[in-house]
Amino acid sequence: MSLLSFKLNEKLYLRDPQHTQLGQNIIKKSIEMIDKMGFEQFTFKKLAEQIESTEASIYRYFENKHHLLLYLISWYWNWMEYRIELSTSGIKDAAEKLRICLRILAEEKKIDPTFEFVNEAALSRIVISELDKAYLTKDVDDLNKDGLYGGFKSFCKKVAAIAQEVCPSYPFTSSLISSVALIANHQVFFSNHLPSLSSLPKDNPYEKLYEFMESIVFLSLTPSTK
Amino acid sequence: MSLLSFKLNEKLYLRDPQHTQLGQNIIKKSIEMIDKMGFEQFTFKKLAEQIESTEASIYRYFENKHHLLLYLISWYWNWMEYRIELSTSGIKDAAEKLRICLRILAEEKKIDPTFEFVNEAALSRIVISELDKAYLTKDVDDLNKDGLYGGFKSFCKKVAAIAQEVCPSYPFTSSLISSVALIANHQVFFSNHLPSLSSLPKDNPYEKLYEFMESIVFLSLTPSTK
DNA sequence: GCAAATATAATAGCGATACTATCATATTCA
DNA sequence: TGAATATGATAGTATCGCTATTATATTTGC
Repeated sequence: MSLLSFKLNEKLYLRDPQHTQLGQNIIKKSIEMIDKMGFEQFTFKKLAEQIESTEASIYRYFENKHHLLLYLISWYWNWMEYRIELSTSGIKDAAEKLRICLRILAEEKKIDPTFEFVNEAALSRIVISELDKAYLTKDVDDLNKDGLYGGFKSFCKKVAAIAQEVCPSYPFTSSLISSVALIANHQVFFSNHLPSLSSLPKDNPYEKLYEFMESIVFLSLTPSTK
Repeated sequence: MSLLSFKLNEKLYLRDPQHTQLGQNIIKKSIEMIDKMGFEQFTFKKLAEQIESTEASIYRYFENKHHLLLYLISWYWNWMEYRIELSTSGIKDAAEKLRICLRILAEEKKIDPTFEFVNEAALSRIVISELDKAYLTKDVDDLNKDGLYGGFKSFCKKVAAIAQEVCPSYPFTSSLISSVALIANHQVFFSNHLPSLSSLPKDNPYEKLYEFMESIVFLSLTPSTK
């Protein structure tokens, strides 16, 4: 069992996967598989084969594969929020806090040994390519009512609060932060696959990505020579 | 037949749907249906019923439903680019041109009578909720090699060229423009369905959306007090 | 105007997907 | 040890994505 685990919205799962061997296998292997083959190609049947279990058993943990994806994404944003809390806890200055948030958003994700059975590097690639699919669905409103987007919303809220502190008069804080959080993902994807849509270097976009995000955010929050 | 039609990449379709009655029905009805039920629920079988044709006949126009979606999205960005050309052709000042582009990106889309059998209002809702699904796929690289993302790329390139003119020294023009183009869509969706992620009013987000986008872009392109 | 080419319709079928249901066998733990 | 619970094994259903075949319209070239 891990030392630390996140308390995720209970509607995300039927049985809590963090607490059993089978559940942990499901999480671990599904991250691997979705990363490799993409969410469309991924099925519970294939997953069952890989972990030497059965489709029916997996369905006892997750209502369907879309809920599993929401679970993983929610886990990811909880993890991101946790990291922001760790890194900003000692800091006083709001602008410095905000810079740390942007750093964390922009940087390449590495495996965090605090959490066994989660490969954060692979998970972050999943979030890059599947986040929008999870959100932009016809049943947003139902899913949202059940709080299934809580992870991302909570993350954005926390960062937005810091941004608000930096510039209380800026009128678009929520939009700015949610936009920048998505941009971080899109631009990594573009730099890699559709380079004409990006100004970031393909081999290592992360440093420039930070500069790009930092400039957007701080120019917006710094009422210059008005 | 329409007076005007766009020359879309030939790999998007098997038979050009703009040139036949059945083809036009496919376009017209698929826009309606995808708008109503979402891309996931939409199938060629259901479409065939609606237009009183057969699944097999539709497969003679489009390889599969993903290609049909790419076709619609490509059409949309061609239309957007065409509108930008119309609206900026007489203008000299680059900054003013760029503002017009942002206006067009941010505004609510209305039906354009120039193009029969395309409901641009519905199509723009499709682009809002399905654009990322079309791009963020495991076979991006193949699709991109065939030029299937040409519409969006060409649109961004055109706007980026104007932005570059406004500020030749800005290092992230491509990233800025592609980001803003996506933001326009996301923020409309968020203001409607996930309002805590947005600062825009739910009932009519468009005016504020423009202000938001304008401020991001022009603050970035205007090296203030450096 | 007629034959040849082509487009569409009608129907069937295949393998895979997303799930549900049932029953048997482990495992846990009171 | 016995009762509850978790998992495995297996089967089944409706739909999806797509292909194939054959028949019937419709267009086009001569």
